[in-house]
Amino acid sequence: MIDQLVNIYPKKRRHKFTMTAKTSQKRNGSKTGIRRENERAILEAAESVFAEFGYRGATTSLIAERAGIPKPNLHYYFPTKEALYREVVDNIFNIWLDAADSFDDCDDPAEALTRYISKKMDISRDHPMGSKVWANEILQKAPVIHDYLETVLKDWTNSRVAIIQRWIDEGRIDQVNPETLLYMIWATTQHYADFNHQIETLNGGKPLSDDRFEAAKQQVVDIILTGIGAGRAPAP
Amino acid sequence: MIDQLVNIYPKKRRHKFTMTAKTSQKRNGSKTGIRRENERAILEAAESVFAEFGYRGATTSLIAERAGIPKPNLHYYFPTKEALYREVVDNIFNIWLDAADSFDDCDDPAEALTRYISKKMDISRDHPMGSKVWANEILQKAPVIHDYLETVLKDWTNSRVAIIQRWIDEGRIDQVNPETLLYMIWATTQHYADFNHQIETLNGGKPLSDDRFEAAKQQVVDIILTGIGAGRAPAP
DNA sequence: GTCTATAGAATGATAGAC
DNA sequence: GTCTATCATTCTATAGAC
Repeated sequence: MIDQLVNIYPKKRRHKFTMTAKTSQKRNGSKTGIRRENERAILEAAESVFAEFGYRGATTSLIAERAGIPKPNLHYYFPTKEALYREVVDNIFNIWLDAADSFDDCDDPAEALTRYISKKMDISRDHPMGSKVWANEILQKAPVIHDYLETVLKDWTNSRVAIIQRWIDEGRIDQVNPETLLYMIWATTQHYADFNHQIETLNGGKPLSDDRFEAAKQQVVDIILTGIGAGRAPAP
Repeated sequence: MIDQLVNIYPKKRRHKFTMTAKTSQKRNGSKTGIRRENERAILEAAESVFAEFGYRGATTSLIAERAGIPKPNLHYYFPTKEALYREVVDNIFNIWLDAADSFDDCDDPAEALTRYISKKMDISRDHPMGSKVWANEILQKAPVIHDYLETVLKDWTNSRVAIIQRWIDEGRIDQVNPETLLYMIWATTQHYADFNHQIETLNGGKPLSDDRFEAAKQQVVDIILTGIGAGRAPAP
């Protein structure tokens, strides 16, 4: 997905080789079962550690420990901490971009927004670590994905702003600032991933049940749709 | 505010003395101008560094550099990185708790929520670093403030949930889950602090103007109040 | 109160035997 | 492919001269 990422953390010492998504992809065909399983375990552990501590706070020792392998083996599969981080970020991008498509499946504002909000809530449920890595990146002023924000995210946002503006012009929803609406959707849906520790604590130390989560999803949809005068989505 | 904070990061080496908010307070009367100014500069620098990198990712060197003092001087004023972090977190607690009061100034749901949302938006504008330190704490599963979430925040939340539930029972707002409404308010308002780098990037690399920010504040109030059937707040 | 110099621990990464 | 041993760097914190 991202062949070229910006150079970050120039103060660190440089390395001879940096694995990119492309070179990793190229080797997919010849991966042994051991390699595939170890890479999967490392990426999963890395996602959780980077989500919790950000790039700088994460340590390769902790990632290796959570992956259940000795630290040198981690460097065998991913030559540098930075290369590993880029792979993790890359994986998250793909998930988020896929979700974005649900915005375009339908031209009815109520139905399109219902699908998009629901999909974003599902991602917060299924991939909370990815959302947290993204949050950490933004808190750190996006050293890795900054140009990505300026290109892919900006283009995606502009095109959806245009869609929302058209709905307004056609009188199908109230006059709202499209960006403000998008930020509200992003903030509210991602809150269920990024702040899930706070939500769990307020919920008596336990995660929201499936029923409670589904109810929250429906409430978020209802409040936002009602709030912008789009009413409820028609039954499918 | 917080005299006793939980023990964190037990793996790190221990220190002979940990400054608490109380001991620091006790010395207020005899502070020289130099001490006061240096402590202020250090705390401001620390807030921005902890906001950006979290506790583990932050370095005392960077804090000292941003404060414009040599690193050993930082340790002269704050004996450990952890003590400094606790002071920063303590400062933020006070701001957030003050804001919470605006919820109780009025019994009319539209007016109370308008005041609370507006106040929270103002805090995101005026103290974005504090909000980011909080966000980092939650992402890291709140190693410092965990018991605070379970006591102060839980009590505050419960009492406001009761207020919202009463409004529902009296038919003054729609049937909504009170927690879901609160999370939506927190998420949306804090988004303007925690994700301001993303918002700025999408805004052409510049911060939102005062006018745009005020408009966003009004929109957030309008969408949420309309969304829960509270209508607009009566003119003051 | 200030700051040079540095101790002691942890970190990212590598060498090289198996 | 795996892992013990270890290096070079960076970190928190302190000693001690001024």
